Amino acid sequence: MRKVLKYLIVVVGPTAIGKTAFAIKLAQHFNTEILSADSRQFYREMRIGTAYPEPEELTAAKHHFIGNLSIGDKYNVARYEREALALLDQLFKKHDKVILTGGSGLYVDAVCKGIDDLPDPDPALRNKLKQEMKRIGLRAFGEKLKTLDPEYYEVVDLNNPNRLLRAVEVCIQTGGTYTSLRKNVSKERPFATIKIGLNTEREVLFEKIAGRVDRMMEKGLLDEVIGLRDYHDQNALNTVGYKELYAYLDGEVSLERAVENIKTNTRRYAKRQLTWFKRDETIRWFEPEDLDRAIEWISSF
RNA sequence: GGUGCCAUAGCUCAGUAGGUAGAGCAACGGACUGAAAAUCCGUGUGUCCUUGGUUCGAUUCCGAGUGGCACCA
Repeated sequence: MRKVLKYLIVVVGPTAIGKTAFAIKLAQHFNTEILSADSRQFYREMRIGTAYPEPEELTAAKHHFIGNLSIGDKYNVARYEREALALLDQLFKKHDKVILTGGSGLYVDAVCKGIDDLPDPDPALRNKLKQEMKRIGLRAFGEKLKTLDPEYYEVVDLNNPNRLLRAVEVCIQTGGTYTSLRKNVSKERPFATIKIGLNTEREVLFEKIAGRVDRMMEKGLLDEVIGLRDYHDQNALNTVGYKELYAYLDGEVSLERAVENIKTNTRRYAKRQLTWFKRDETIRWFEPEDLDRAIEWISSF
């Protein structure tokens, strides 16, 4: 008896390119559901600034991992990987194809390839290490890593505080080395992936970004940020569109300047996304208007 | 209309006592394993407005033109 193949259709691309609308049309065409892989649309309080799908869009196709968290919730990629795989297991009972879309490359990869088995951070330890790094400085903290995991010390970006901190943290938590846990091998999945990248000319993308930021302001992004003022120091709010308006609310820049900064930082974010996705050679790229061609390609599997 | 000042990177500007030039921002390229819309690394991309002259050599000095700004009419 022939096993029915299950496909995860992955739609990625830079912010503002039109992934949401594209994915919804695909979902309607294949009569299936959508998993979001957007690390900020998880938070239900952040709607305008994350370009959260509109109510009509959410009813046009069933979405998962949209607004499933509240701002104070602790979350991480590993949890997302587990939850997404569990959900896919369920969805593939009803559907041969399911759609995964979002701009968070790390989260997409976690679902498609998996990530290594590392311990979740211990908040108390992380806090302690943060303070230690602040006290002794980045360089000395790097030396600390050298004694714990000399192999990783050789390859890590010593200027990157997040990387150093995480590596030291894992070494202390496990009593071993970070290197020994970094297998970096793709895990087996019970489904095949079809990856679609959406992109267009840089100039057009930048126009889309500027237009979308203006629309966010018209829709009341400033009020949304004011409403979230008490959560300023939450990680979820360390996000383009929010941090720049906090700077305005703190009197550091004019509103006009803050909006310009949102546009600039969104462009940079889009560039980082493209850098991430470009190295994945299994992605086939389309213009956001090429829905029909994409469907044709998907159907050829 | 007259006088003065200015014209150099996408933008704002510095500079070269004559030997084809450099800052900030923007941009571009890259890394990425429980913070990832985060965090970090790298890279000047140039008819020095045009055109004559002086000079071995002009972005630089001189003349003219064009454009912009200011003041005076």
